[in-house]
Amino acid sequence: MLELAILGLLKEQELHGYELKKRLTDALGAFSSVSFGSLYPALARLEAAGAVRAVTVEPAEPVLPAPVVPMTGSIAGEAAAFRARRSTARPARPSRTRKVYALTERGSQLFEELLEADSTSVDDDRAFNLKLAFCRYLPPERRLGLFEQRRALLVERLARARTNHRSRKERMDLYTQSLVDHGTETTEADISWLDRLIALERKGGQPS
Amino acid sequence: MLELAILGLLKEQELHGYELKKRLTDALGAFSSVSFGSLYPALARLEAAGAVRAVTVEPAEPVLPAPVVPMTGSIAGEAAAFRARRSTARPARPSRTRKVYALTERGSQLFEELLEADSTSVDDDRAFNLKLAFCRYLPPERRLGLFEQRRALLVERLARARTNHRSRKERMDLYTQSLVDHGTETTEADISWLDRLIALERKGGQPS
DNA sequence: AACCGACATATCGGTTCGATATATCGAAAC
DNA sequence: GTTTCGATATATCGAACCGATATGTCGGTT
Repeated sequence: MLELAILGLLKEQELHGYELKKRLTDALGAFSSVSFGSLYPALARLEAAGAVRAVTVEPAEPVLPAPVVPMTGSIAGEAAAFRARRSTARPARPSRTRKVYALTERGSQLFEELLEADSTSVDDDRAFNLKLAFCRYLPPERRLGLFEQRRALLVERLARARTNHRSRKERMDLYTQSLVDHGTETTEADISWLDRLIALERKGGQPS
Repeated sequence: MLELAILGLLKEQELHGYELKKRLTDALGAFSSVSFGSLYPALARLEAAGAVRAVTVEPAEPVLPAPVVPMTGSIAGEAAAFRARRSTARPARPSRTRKVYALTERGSQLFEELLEADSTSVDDDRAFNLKLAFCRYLPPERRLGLFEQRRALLVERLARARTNHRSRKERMDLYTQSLVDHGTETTEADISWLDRLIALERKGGQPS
């Protein structure tokens, strides 16, 4: 499932590993953090599969000579100019060699396959969150299908939880009961959130 | 973290692998399902560490002769008696050889260590749910500490989400924004649920 | 008698994790 | 001025977990 996230981010722009990790953790950080131990092997896999390719391996010192910048004549001015050079001309200058990856045609194809594949039970919640973050690339009817599929799963989970609850309530201690009750409420809230998304999608509008 | 679940269940009664899996999936199934591919290696690890031990390996056919049961004289009566024997005398009769595990002293010790260890970032949510399911074994002040520690983590997560949200809102598409907003609401609901648990705990009462 | 589904244990390959190793660079501390 | 420190960056290791699969045993159905 990590591969979906990588491909989705690379679809927008070319990135190197470290930057990829940063975006993964602070854009989707609440749902899933990623470690280097997963990220670099995943990148290697994707490269081996031909889904991404390393576009550039930037050297530590740029081969191109630094552009001549006219002096301002003041120290503060020089500092400002330096900051400007750093933040615009070379937005994230390399502190050492970096491997910048780009999405290939094959990768774009794989991305769409992963986005529409129905995920398996456990990491289902994370997978859905991830898919939602990239569902803008889906055609509207597929997107709607994704939402409804998710809704059906939650409703079914809720139903099973209820029957389990009734048949096993007496055997659970009160802390566990509280946990299950809270989980039920959360699932109900998830469903009505999905309902709102679905309604907006049907209207052809964007979510609020 | 699976080991905590196993030890917690074995603390109540001796169980074999298959039964353990059933209880894990339908008591805590909403939060975490467990596969045999995790369960049996985990049991083997725990046994190697001396935390559990196989008490009995029940044979397919019991060595003890079946107790003589007085006849009822009717077929229906015989069937009822048979069901009764199955459901009370041998509640879950072995269909083949089973390895029944029991908690050792060392295991009980490990259980408490795991219950009080602060868990690491990612599977944090699951770990807390699991701990809550077994927190009845904790002394009241430790239990309260667990709740407050969890609350602090959620509050901090919320704060980070808010600053991230403000600084990066314009770069997120609307589906991702909706996802993040919903996540925030869920976290807020989690916090107030914890507040209720904490308040009840302070009163010395049980959760409702 | 053959078959199926529930019970039960176990292993395999693949994926992810946390920890760790290595190296470069700018900035601050001394 | 040099050493130290923290951020940047890539990579690997072992342990853990998952889903799939293999193997085998019962009891009940067809």
